[in-house]
Amino acid sequence: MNPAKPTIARGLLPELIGYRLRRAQVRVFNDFLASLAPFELTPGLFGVLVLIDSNPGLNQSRLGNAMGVDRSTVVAVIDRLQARGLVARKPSTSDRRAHRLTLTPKGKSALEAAVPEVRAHEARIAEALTTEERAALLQLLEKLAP
Amino acid sequence: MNPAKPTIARGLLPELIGYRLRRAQVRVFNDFLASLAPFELTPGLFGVLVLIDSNPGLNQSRLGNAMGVDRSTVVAVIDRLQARGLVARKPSTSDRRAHRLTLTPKGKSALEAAVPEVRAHEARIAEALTTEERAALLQLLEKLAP
DNA sequence: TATTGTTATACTCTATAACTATA
DNA sequence: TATAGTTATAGAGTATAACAATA
Repeated sequence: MNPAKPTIARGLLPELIGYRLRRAQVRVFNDFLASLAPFELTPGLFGVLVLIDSNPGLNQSRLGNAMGVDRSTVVAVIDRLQARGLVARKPSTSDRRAHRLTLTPKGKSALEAAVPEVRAHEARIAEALTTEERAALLQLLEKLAP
Repeated sequence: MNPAKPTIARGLLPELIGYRLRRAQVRVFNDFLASLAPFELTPGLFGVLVLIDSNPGLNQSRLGNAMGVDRSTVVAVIDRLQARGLVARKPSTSDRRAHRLTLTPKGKSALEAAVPEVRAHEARIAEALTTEERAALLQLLEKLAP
């Protein structure tokens, strides 16, 4: 038997979508971090690599817009990825204020190596769900945030 | 017609549960923050008030455990709520190291006033879903993080 | 005038390590 | 020895305001 481990009452929290979303997200993010630790990639950094790979040459403002963060926030993120040799800032010929973001060959390799790990992580997360449930969850989440 | 607003490709991101969770959570949190702005309550602070209200006299370590954060993180949270007069640290008679956390009358009032706003926020979020979909979503999220 | 990138600055949330007072 | 609370500190992640260069 458990030695009187006291359970905590959570009031109305478990009925709230936001509370459930946060708990699920923390769980999923922690699994992601553990899975991708060898690549030193957080969900955010991985997302940036995917976005640059899928939109080569995009500028920092557009990237920030896609990520939902201010362009000043993008600066430090790209600084770090550039320092790690994963991303390059190239001059734009059409707009000399802007930088064209691209993955370096090293960045491309890192992304290609990380993707299978991300898929394995996704499979691990989805273990708690049937195929149908997983599809339903994605669809419901998309209704909340298209 | 739209003046050539360029859409961004998101690669494999939309297939990932974590990506969808994060987008939904940002959306829900922002709505919460806007709804509860008059009370100056974030989702986290609201959660703390609910947990203390539902478990009067619990100590900081147990609260941190319930929130999934370190006990050192709890200190500043309670400091602020105490400074605002919403939470009190009372001495425990059974363990002189520990503080018994309780809501002050003002904290109780604030919580009681905030709950209807939270329910309104929840209803607004759930507008995108049918009753059945909302129930299904909560159930699926609970499978990911019990 | 408006936009792109940048810097300086600040605030929140979080953790680790070390300390104290108790247990 | 172990636990409760605290402090000092550090690191993400985020934003706002102001600036230079360019559009």
